[in-house]
Amino acid sequence: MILDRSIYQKKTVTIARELLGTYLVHDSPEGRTAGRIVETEAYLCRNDPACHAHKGQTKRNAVMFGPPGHAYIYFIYGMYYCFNVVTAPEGVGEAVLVRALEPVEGIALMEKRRKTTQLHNLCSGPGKLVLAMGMTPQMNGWPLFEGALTLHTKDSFACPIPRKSDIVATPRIGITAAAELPLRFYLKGNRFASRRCIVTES
DNA sequence: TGCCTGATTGCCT
DNA sequence: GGCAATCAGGCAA
Repeated sequence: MILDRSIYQKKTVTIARELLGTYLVHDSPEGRTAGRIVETEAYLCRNDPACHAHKGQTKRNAVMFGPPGHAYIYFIYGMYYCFNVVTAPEGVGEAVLVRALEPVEGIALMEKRRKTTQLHNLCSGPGKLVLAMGMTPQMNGWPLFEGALTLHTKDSFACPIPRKSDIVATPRIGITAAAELPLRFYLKGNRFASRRCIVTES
């Protein structure tokens, strides 16, 4: 079942936590791939200089200022893309970065796209999961409540539904500004989270 | 295991 | 012109 649009009315940090355990599904011409979200980061409009929208709207971040529940996909480091869920009301500019997925469907297709057969390495990072899921910059701005790229409820596949006590909050990864804010969330002990996440865990 | 670096390009100041 | 919400591989220990 596709996540109801009403979830995107909640606060960005709440959405970052509630997306853990939900499923990202992409129905592509090559086939369906799906993954359970196990790691997210919140990026806020106010008091958060690490957020792309912090300095106001530009051509690059325009989608962040659009209606919530849409995909914000941006290009980084000359060769990778990152996938975000736009949050906050139109005109505000906040988002949740999806950092890692646990593969649940279309694993053979993910392996082909990622050129590796190591299950725990397919989607364990924001750049990796974009490749594994076959997402492209053309999907920037696509809705996530209808169409080929959708978010599904926590009971859509066989994985367990996380409890609140399973969620760990830590500082975000790879940023220099506001590096101390505990706005990264992941499922405790999950081996499909990104590498630096697992290091922190042990 | 873990640190360090090169790759590579568009956007913003 | 500098830098960025990254990743893979090389090297040392």
